[in-house]
Amino acid sequence: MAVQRSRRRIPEATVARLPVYLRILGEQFDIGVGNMSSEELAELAGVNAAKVRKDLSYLGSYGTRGVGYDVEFLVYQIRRELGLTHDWPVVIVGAGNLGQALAGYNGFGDRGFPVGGIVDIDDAKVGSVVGGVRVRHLDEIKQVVQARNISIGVIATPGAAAQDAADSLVAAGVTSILNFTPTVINVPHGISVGKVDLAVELQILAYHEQRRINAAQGSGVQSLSGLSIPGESRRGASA
Amino acid sequence: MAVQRSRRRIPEATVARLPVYLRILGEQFDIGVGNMSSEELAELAGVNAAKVRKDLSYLGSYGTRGVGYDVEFLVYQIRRELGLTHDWPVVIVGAGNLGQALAGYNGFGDRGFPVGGIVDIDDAKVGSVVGGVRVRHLDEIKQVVQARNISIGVIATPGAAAQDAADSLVAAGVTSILNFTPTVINVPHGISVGKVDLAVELQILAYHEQRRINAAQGSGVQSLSGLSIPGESRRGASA
DNA sequence: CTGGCTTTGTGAAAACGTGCACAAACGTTT
DNA sequence: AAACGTTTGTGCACGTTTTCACAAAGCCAG
Repeated sequence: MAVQRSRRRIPEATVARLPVYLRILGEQFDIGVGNMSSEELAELAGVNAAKVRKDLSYLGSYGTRGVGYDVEFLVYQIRRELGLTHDWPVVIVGAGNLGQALAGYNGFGDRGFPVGGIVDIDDAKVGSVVGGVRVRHLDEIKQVVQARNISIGVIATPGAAAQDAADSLVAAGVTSILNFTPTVINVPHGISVGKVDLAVELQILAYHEQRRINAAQGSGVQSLSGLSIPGESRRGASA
Repeated sequence: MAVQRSRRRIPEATVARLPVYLRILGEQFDIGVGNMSSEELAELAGVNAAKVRKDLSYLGSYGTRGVGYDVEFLVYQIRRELGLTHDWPVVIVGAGNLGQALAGYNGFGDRGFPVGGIVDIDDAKVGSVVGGVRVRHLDEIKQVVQARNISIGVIATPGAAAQDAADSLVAAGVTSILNFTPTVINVPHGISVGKVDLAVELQILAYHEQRRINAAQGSGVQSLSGLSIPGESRRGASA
């Protein structure tokens, strides 16, 4: 059978979980596990088994009833669907504290997102090497992006510079942006944006702490249960 | 009327957006804006105005019809609801690459989450100072947590150590955990967990890139539009 | 104090995501 | 080749979130 191309659209919530399954499957494969049931995968992913099955069903009918899923095959299918059959080099804008940390963080390159370039607007930083990559000036971003055919940009500037960074990235030809600043950026239609705001995550936890306190001293029933869930980061990507 | 205590439960999706509104309102206040409509706030937050109004309505009826919301008052109300009227010191587990970056990242302390302690299991790192805080041994985590009455822990270890870190945090008395590793952790009922996985965010963007490619070469209609939205990080927190 | 303009707060509808429950499908055993 | 135990794939009901749409409420002008 031919490779079915675009296939049906996968719900955003599912897309956010596929990387989790992928990671677990990869680990299991490495330790010699050849086959897994939705139940086992769900256990390791911390989700419901029915959800696992429904998520995987968007990829196709790749399981075997009474048996489970072939780990290696499933890894391949998820990688293919997520577009992880090849590397996606990224360009980081901002070589400050955060930018340096991201560049030096191996978790990026290890998972298929090597740092293809770092740019900064500060001449004092240009020329220095972080994470094995030489920092270049923001003005050269277009060359950096085009030289390595980069389509993903990461914004690690101070919040005030985020919009400028986004504009530069878009002008350079990047079509997906991961924004680490707390600032909301505007981009043209057709550009995907993901956002990670460390403070927001903490503020959400603070809310739960506060509720615990309120419930503890309040009269009532404390039916609030704080069972953890794998919060996925409320992604905002396209639509 | 007395301060209404626990108030009605606020939907998780709303809780994830309140910090965004809070930040915008704070910025506007700083530049002298005293009043804002839901429309203006929505514009800056990158969301729908009706959503802003519904979100804010969970706090109470603090707007004035025909006028809008008093910025300063709203800032106060959101802070109160989120439990941000006082600082929440955090303890970081793991003084490696990521842990050091987090400790040195001012965005934490600036927004009410000062680093109250850093611990690591590696004796070579214990004693060094990162972000102005001396690294202590993991074995001392309980003292660190209790000395500053810390209730939020951050896991910045390698993935393989994440579960141990979580267990240590819980044993030390922490009730909320922000997990930066890709590993899914298990915690007792009643503990809130948030998760930030940088690679997952990138993988989601890769999926959108891949779809763009598929759509471009595929026959069909490319109705897929990648309009960005301020993805708030799926936040992932408990319930 | 009336009329007109603006903007909130919220019911109700629509869209989306989750979880149950079970038929269909598969391997194995007898 | 039939009976049995297991596990997938999915229809359906339920809960949550988003969006629409509009009455109620406020301000201002005359």
